[in-house]
Amino acid sequence: MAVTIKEIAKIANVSVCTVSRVINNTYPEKVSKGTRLRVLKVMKDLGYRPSIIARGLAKKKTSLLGLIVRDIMSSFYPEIIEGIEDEAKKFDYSLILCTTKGNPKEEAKYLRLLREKRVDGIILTPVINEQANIKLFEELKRDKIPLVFIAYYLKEFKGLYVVVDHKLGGYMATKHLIELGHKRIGYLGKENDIVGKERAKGYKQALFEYNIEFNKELIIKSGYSWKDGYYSMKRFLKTKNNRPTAIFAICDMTAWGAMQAIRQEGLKVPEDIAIVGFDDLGISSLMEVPLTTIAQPKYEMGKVAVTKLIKKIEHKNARGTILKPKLVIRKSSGDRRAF
Amino acid sequence: MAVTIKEIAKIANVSVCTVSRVINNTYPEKVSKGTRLRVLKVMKDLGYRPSIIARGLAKKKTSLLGLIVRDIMSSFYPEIIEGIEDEAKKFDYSLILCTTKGNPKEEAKYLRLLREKRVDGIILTPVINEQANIKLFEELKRDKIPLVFIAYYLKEFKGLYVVVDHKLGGYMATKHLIELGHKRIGYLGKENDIVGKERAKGYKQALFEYNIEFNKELIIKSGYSWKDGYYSMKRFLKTKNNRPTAIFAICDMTAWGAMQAIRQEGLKVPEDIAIVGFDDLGISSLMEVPLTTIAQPKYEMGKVAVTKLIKKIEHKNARGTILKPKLVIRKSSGDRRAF
DNA sequence: CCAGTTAGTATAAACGGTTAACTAAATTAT
DNA sequence: ATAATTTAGTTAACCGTTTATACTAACTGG
Repeated sequence: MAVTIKEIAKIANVSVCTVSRVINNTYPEKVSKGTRLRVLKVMKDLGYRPSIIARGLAKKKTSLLGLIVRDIMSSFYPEIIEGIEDEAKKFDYSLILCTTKGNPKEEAKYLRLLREKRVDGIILTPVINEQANIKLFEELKRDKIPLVFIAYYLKEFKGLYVVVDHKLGGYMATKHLIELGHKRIGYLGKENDIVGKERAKGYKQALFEYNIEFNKELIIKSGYSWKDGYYSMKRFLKTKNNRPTAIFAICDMTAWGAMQAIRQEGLKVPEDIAIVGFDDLGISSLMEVPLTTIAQPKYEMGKVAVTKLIKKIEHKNARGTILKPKLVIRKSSGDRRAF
Repeated sequence: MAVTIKEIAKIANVSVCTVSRVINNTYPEKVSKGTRLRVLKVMKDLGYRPSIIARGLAKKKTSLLGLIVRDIMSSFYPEIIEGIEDEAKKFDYSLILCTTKGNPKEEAKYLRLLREKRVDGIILTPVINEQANIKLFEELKRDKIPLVFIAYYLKEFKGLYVVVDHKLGGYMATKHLIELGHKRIGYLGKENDIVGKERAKGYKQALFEYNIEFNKELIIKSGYSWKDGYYSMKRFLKTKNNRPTAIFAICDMTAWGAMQAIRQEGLKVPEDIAIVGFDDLGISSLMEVPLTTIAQPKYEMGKVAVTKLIKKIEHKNARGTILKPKLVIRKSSGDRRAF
């Protein structure tokens, strides 16, 4: 269908080898100027585009990177993906997008698929709390397809990763509230998955450092969604009368749900209950009461992941990185500096 | 690096052709059960994965689809992409993700790249108001790489498309406000690009049908971002004293920005100013005052685009589709049904 | 004037699959 | 017993590149 190197060669009256040399500028001294110009002209006239897939076969390099994320609808991943894409583009890699929806079966399917597509490397947010696919990771290793975990990593499989320090983030959020004078600080979130566990650890550490006794009553179980935050908070406010003056929510979405619940109970944020989230989603700065939150350097995470992956592809050394989160002060925590 | 068909053949003591037949189950009658089982076993033992890129070269099919969107950070595209991905997966196509950031140069670059990668088809949200790349579209046509426009289309290039009826949407939004009793309805948005023009047309048509005189003073120029909406509205409220009782905003982000401006002027939504947006972004239902909006069937748009593209790839007939938008009533327009 | 360089180009074997055409052995029909 | 057919498999060309090697003039130096 498309024009091939052979046709170019025939029309320019040279061999395919010469054409290839012109295209890639290999051994430039081996092609005379006249020939080069003639070939170039034919290529242009015919609108020739080399087939990267044929080249890939010959060079064992596809310039394709696999990207497996949980989903793309949550506002968390797009920023990471943007970082990845921008950086990958610089090195002429394209991205194959795969979303797992948190389903390890899908993850497995895509891992196999990407192997078949002979991608040069894979960036992956693993389905958390699942070691089901460790075997597949090993197979990738055998095939020498580098892999880097992003956002989360599995301690069961040692490999490259780029993550944020969740514990430190939880610590920073809680410390911020403590320094604003709060003593009764609730934790709204999970404690039984890798991420929740770490963030809760930071929360407890901050309490400990400031000599505030940990109070189990102030742990409000909640998942990561808006609904989780909303209903958990609502139920809590309706049943307990001894409410906290501040909340550290496991993530921004949860925080937003909680804020809606708080408002519906006739309470005000931050006056009655201050609140801090985690992630710093784009919208978190745009709501009526902008959310104080622990920002994950999402864009940078993506960028760094690509850098590391490419290093690995080029057989250079690379190591895992833990990035520092950042406290972003807005109105929801009631800090005067935000007004 | 990875195991090849040749190694399988050697170990199973058959020819590569036989192995290929086992893999693809072509001419199943030409491989005896014993041989098939033996080959299958060797494949499994060695963890063999066929190279789709080698296969692609032989079959002239990569099972790759190019996806070029404006960006991935705005909440608009992810839902479309999800529709695309889910549907593509059903047919074993993978997606190469490309974002243009509205830059025609980037679009051109990616169009070329995707051609080089020999994708089987391309889905594209074209950079609007730009015909710079028409030539590239023509080249794709020549190479028989099918293309479908999604969300917007360029009338300069006739080809497949899946879009929403923007004019109808504008009409529905305005009609909704009129039926709630509003007479002074503002339009907040652009009128000089394809999309804005259509939405504004619908707005005017509704006014006309209900015998409300069009008032130029109620057109508030604004772009598509939160900031655009915020500053345009703020400026308008500060300078004009004859304010509208309702606003039809060109998109949800603009509407959110406007709402913030309205609140900061001490006015209430929907009591003082009712507001209707366009798009129905995920967050629009989660804010303190949920937004009434014209929903674009984003997920479906993605799905349909893939369906059409695959039809075209398989040389079946396919035509452009205009989907109907849907009015989603929430609190911001002040309709009692939403309370 | 001829061997040795060198510049410029061609040849052909990969890369990892698919597939049309062919073949040998076993089975069936005559 | 022989021819025809079926079954199970092989061979080899091809897809569009890259690249090591080979080749051929023209040029250089002795």
